Amino acid sequence: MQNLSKNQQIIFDLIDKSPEPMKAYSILHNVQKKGIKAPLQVYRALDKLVEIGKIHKIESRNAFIACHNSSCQVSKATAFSICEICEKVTEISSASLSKYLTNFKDKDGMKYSKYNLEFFGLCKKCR
Amino acid sequence: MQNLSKNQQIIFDLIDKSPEPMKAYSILHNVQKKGIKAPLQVYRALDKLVEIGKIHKIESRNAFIACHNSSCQVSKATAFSICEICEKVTEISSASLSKYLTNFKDKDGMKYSKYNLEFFGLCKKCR
DNA sequence: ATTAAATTGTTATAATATAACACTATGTAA
DNA sequence: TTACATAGTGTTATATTATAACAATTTAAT
Ligand SMILES: [Zn+2]
Ligand SMILES: [Zn+2]
Ligand SMILES: [Zn+2]
Ligand SMILES: [Zn+2]
Repeated sequence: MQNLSKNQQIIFDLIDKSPEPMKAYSILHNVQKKGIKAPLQVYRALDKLVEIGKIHKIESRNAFIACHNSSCQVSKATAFSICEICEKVTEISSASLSKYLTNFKDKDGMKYSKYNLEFFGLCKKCR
Repeated sequence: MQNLSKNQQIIFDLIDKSPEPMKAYSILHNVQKKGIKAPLQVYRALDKLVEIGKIHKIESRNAFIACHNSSCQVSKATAFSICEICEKVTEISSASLSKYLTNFKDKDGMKYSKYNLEFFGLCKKCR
């Protein structure tokens, strides 16, 4: 696994330190002092970081979180829990869940190369 | 289940007839001849239709499809297969899958009120 | 040194979605 | 039937999310 480029490292560090998912333009505001001035610079770094599994996109929120599954071997098999009140997002790492979904075949016998699952509910604090 | 309003009905009929997911502004273009002129009119109808389970949003595509699970009792438990080449989207209705996910509990024993699952791969035609 | 691939910088623009306000229709209850 | 609440509509403006197009630079192998 090669090193990250300058922009990729700056943006990954920011997301990695964030306790919550970050949105692209929030990232932009936070890295402008480091010389990253344009949305495209952010989106390019995000695209790459997603591709190599260092971060994941929370599709329902248009936001990004760092992967904490030991630098995700499973960026093609992602599952998250999302609190609908405080918006806390946690990556789920359940062997049985990923096994079930990775092996899932639909009625036509189609097997999939990738999945993304988002669970919604209330977190401990919000219950 | 109450009837749909005028705009809701127009927009639902359009999505329901479409063989593929429709995007909001594509919907807008298609209903302008029927007097729906502004994005907000479309988004409001979409919001309501999603809420009552007549349509679903495909989050990874920002697009909408009609529910064909006999007017989805399961709008809070959705699963789709998405072809990464032709972008065909099919709603998966698998009793075992929905049972597994509805009963899924994470490490903290948290149970969820809702989920959305998107599988990616190649459809029959595209393999 | 040469070259290909990846990354960066920049300006402009496209695509997706919501805020705010005024008005109209519909259903329910005094 | 009047009063009231709720849902839906129409409209303008604006916010948010994301990509196109082009030129330059860096990186890592030959
Ligand atoms: Zn991960
Ligand atoms: Zn919470
Ligand atoms: Zn459905
Ligand atoms: Zn296909």
